Amino acid sequence: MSRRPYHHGDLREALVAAAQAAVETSGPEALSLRDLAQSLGVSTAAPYRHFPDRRALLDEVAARGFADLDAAYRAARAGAPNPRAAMRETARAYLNLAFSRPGLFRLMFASDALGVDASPALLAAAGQAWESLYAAARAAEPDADLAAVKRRAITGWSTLHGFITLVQGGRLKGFMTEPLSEAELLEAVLDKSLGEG
Amino acid sequence: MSRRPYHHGDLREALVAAAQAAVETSGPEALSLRDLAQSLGVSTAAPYRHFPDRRALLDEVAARGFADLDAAYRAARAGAPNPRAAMRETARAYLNLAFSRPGLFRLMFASDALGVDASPALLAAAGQAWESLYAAARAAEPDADLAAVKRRAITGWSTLHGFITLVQGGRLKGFMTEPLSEAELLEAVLDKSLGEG
DNA sequence: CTCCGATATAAGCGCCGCTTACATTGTGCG
DNA sequence: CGCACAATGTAAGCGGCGCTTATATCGGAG
Repeated sequence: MSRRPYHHGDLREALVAAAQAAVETSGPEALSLRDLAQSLGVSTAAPYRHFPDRRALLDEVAARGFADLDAAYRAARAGAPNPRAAMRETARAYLNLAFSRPGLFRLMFASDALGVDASPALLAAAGQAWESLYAAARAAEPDADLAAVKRRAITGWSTLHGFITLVQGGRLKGFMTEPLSEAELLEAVLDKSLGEG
Repeated sequence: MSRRPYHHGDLREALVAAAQAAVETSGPEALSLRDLAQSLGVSTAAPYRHFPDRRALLDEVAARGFADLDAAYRAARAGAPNPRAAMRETARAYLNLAFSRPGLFRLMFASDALGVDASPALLAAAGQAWESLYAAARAAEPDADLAAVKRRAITGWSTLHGFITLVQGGRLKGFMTEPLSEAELLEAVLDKSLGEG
């Protein structure tokens, strides 16, 4: 049951890689299976041998994005001197994904068709990333009530995520004026995400 | 230069109304100008006499959404006993729009093509809603530094917005378990949005 | 009443996701 | 070894989309 070269070589993997690149440069909205197929030199029907539909291919790309995010979380924790610093680095890892690969980030968190009915693999990958985040939060406050920690983790994540979303949607254009720069605000958001309450 | 019935009888207004309804029931992604035209009994080319493209019609719907939001903000402030309560009611108005008209909310804040290049009318409407929010925040803390107030307004908005986005994207499904209910979390998010820091 | 500009239409272009019917090819089994 | 078969690929086509062009209709200004 080898998965080696048939006609193309490993079209499935090539599709995912090309889709990943396209998502990161032009966003998930712009991805066209016909384009993709043509750019890989196969017929427009070929992708359907490997993915039931467009959404399934995007789900695979998103799942790999969550795996990357999870890896970044773990690296952040591993490289930090203490649990508190680990939380801050974890937040920075999230910001980094959002701003360095905005198309992928949008796919992962704002997929047009609301990912509620997403594939099990995608849900598992997203769940794994959350577990890493939650574990870091628990380590930072080992003596606190678990519900309180979870509450703080979710509200903190919300703050970070909301800021990113508003900035990337252009909804803060013109409001971050004069005394406030985007960089300064970002630090304030980080503080609030990890902050006191 | 009256704008009364020609062939159809104010197709422009009918288009906006139908688009509004479609956006609220099925989300902005699902809106099709051809569908819309057919459901209004006109040819598929007719809408293009009133809007240069699909995006322009959606922009108009979004702008009206921002006008609604602004009105809700003002009503919240007017009905509150003190500036502090006004802020909380303002936040509830935002939540209310998000959860009672999620399709419209998605159009306003997650429009597929990132609304950076949006029409002036849309930007003006969005700016007006922000100004109302900012004014309420200033009234709640009349003696504070303006930059600090703005910082708090933006981070608070971010918290609220992020939570909504994560919930509506299904990204918190399964994480709000056991000791935490969605309603309870919502209160925590509200607290943090308005909160101490 | 006539003419003009605003409004609507019919037809069509190129693109899309996806399906069906058929061709090719590598692999495992008698 | 050879053959059937499943996995992989193709060509062609369906219906739908946004949008454009050329043409028809209609209401109001002169």
